[in-house]
Order: sequence, then structure tokens, then C-alpha cells
Amino acid sequence: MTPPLHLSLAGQAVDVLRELVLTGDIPPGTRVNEVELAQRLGISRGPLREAIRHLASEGLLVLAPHRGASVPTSDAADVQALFELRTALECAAAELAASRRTEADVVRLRAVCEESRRAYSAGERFPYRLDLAFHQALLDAARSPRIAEQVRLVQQRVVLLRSGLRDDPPHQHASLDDHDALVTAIAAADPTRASDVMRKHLARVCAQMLTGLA
Amino acid sequence: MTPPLHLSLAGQAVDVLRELVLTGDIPPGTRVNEVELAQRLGISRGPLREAIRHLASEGLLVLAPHRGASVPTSDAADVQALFELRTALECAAAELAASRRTEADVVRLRAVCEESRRAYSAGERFPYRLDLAFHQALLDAARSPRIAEQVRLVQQRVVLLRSGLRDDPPHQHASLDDHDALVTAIAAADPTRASDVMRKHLARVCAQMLTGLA
DNA sequence: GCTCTGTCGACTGTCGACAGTTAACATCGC
DNA sequence: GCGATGTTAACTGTCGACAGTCGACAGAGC
Repeated sequence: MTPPLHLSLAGQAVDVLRELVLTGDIPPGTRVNEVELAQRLGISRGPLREAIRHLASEGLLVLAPHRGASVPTSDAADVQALFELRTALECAAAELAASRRTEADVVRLRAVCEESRRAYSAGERFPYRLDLAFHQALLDAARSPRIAEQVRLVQQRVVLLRSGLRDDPPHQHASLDDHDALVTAIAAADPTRASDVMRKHLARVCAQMLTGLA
Repeated sequence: MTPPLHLSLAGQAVDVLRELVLTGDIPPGTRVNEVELAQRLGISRGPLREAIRHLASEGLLVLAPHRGASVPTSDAADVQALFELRTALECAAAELAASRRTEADVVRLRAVCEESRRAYSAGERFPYRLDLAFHQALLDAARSPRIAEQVRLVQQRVVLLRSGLRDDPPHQHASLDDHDALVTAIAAADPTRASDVMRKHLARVCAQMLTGLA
């Protein structure tokens, strides 16, 4: 899927450590021991430190002077601030997608929506993967590399949030409707409506996440 | 101004190196030699490497495997992508500011505008400092820490862009009008108009920057 | 004369070890 | 018994040195 050809050990460590954090293998609130993790990864502390700093710049770790790194724990204020950022980015992406989409983009978006509905009807517990695929397809249609990059980072933080949730609720039917409405607005080349639908969609997701918070 | 109490050498190196890049002391396109710069800063390569990686995560340096770091050079496409991101963030900030501003925020924004006009009338060549102060005051009024943080990073990249410009044009009169219009919309608690004014303001700034590009 | 190849130099990537600081524990005094 | 203080251990921050890789230059072959 992704090109795992990170030649440097630091690059590999970034990938491995990111996965450890996102999967919840290192739960939020846990402190990271450099020597222990370095031995576990079979590398020295130097590359590991670089990896830790990199993940910290992505918001997946927080650094305390002389106390090392730890996985951040989030409260309601953090979630709200994060979703304000996500809303700003993805609403802009929706606008741009509605302005710039080609027919091929619309086809791809419709395909993801249909696959999501099939999976949901089939009773699949976790079509979150398809939710990400939808937002990714939308970003591709927006053709704005900087915005896409930032959205990726924010989505990562959301994934981290989900890993810390008590009960991860299954994908809501309302979200499927939101996605369909987004595709319709984008296909109609209506940036204003696309942005508006996205805003309401994310508000719903944010509220759902807040209810599931500790 | 800034709390210079970075205890670690890496933290200090980040500040110093950031300044070296932003002031154009290390011009765009220049490669950074680790041993040479480490000696110049009087530190070892370890902390310097961490500082370099940090600046790279902020977009102020680009890394090439086995070739080290260099200050990025920007073309028109980069500028456009950057301003699409900036527009997304600052329009959202303008909306939030219009919704959340207090009277004190409005007073501060008006004060910055008036100071800018005074400086402009006095023939000051470079009220860019006040432009930053205005956008900062707007971010304070928006009360969205994540968005504020991202805007700060984007503005940094814009500063880097300006350092690479042939002739850095002085602050335009139109921008002063834009700022006034923004304050008016924010004072009137009109998020839609605030966002619209901001969008046009940034479009103008972006166009101005593109004309000055190599 | 041009291209390909082999060698050299410089730089990055990585490692192990030392020093300084923080936090926890045990001890002493009240 | 409770609080303050000294001590100790663990961990981070930092350093210098070694190994691997990339680019440039020179020389041989066509």
C-alpha cells in the first residue's frame, strides 16, 4: 500500500512508532522510555529520538523537558479545537472539490459511497476505513496538496482520539446520507452547498465523538 | 517578546536556525552543512539534527536522503497551494472571530488598524510587522488554538517567501481598507461577511506575491 | 572528442558512552 | 505520625567517533 522504502532507520522508526500509537498499542497517557523502545526496535537512541520528535510535530506525542515523550490524552476542549481545525480544512476542500472536480472524480466518489452502503447494509461493524477513503477521494478532487497534507495530519489525530474512546460507535446511517449529499453538491459544482453539507457532517461527527468521550 | 527559556540546546538551535532562515541569512536553495553549522552554533550534531528535523516539519527546510537539508525554493504552484491553505484557515478564523469576539477584541483590532494607518501615512516603508499584529489580534479573537497554531506556521512560510522575493512591495493601501472592513464585519458579528472579506484580502495578497515572484 | 568507469573526498546516518537533571524513596527531625 | 530534607536511581540531553552512501573528478576506452 504505502512505499515502505524508508532507507533510514529513523524513517522506519517513525512508521513503526506511528502504528504503535495509532493502534492503541501504546495507550494515551503512557510515557515512552527511549532506551527500552530503542532496544525493542533494535536501533540506537539517536534515530529513535528523531522519530519521537517527528511524531511530536504531528501531534501524536507530547514532549516534556527532561521527562520524555508521552501519548497525549484529550479532553472535550481538545476535541472541539481539533474539529474546528478539521472543519476549516475540509470545508475548504469541499469547496475546491466542487469547483475543480472532473467526471472521473465524481465517479470515484459515487463508487466509494455505494461501497459504503453495501458494507453498511451487510451489517459490517466498521466501515470507518471507507469513511477515510471517501474523505481521501474528496481531497483528491480538491487538488490542493497543502490542504490535503494538513487534513491527513488532523485525521491521524482523530484516529488517535477514537482509539481512546470507551465504545467506538459504528458508522452512523446519517453519515452515509451526508456523503451522498456531498457528492451531489460536488457533482452539481455547488461549492457553497458542498461546504455547508461538510460543516454539518463534521458537526455531527464531533458531537458523536464528544458523547463517547471519558 | 518570546520566552527564550529553552533549556535544551536543541530548542535554542531551533530558534536560532529559524531566524537564520526567515531573515534570509541562509537564502532559499542553500544546502545546510551539519558539521559547519554545529561548529558555528557551538553545539554538537545531535541537537542540531533534531532542530533541523523540527524546522523541516514546519516547512522551513526540506530534507533529501543522504543529501541533508536545504531551504526550499518556491514556484507559483507552491505559492498558490500555500495560499489556498492560508485562506481556508484564516477565513475560518475570521468567521469564529465574528462569532466570539468581545468588546475588548474589537478595541484591540481597531487600535492595530489605526496604528497601521498612522504608520502608512507617515511614509513608513514596512508596516508588515503591523500586518502580522492585525492577523494575530484576529486569531486571539477567534479563540481556536489549533487554527491559530496552523496559521502561525503558514505565516512563517509566507515570511520565507517574502525573503526570496525580488522586490518586496510595501504594504498596499488596499490592505488597510481590507483590515478596516474585516474589523467592521467582526464588530457587527457577521461571520459570513468577515469570511468573504478575508477571502478577497488574501486573494489580493496572493496575487501581489505572485507578481513579485521570480 | 565523448562516454563510461573507477576512485576519492565529503557528508550524512548511526552508535555507544558520559554528564546533568528530575523524581521517587528513605531517613531524620518535630 | 507527619512533614521536611538528603540520597539514590533512572532517564533524558549531549557529545565524539565510526561506518555507509552520494557526488565529483580524473582517466581509460571507443
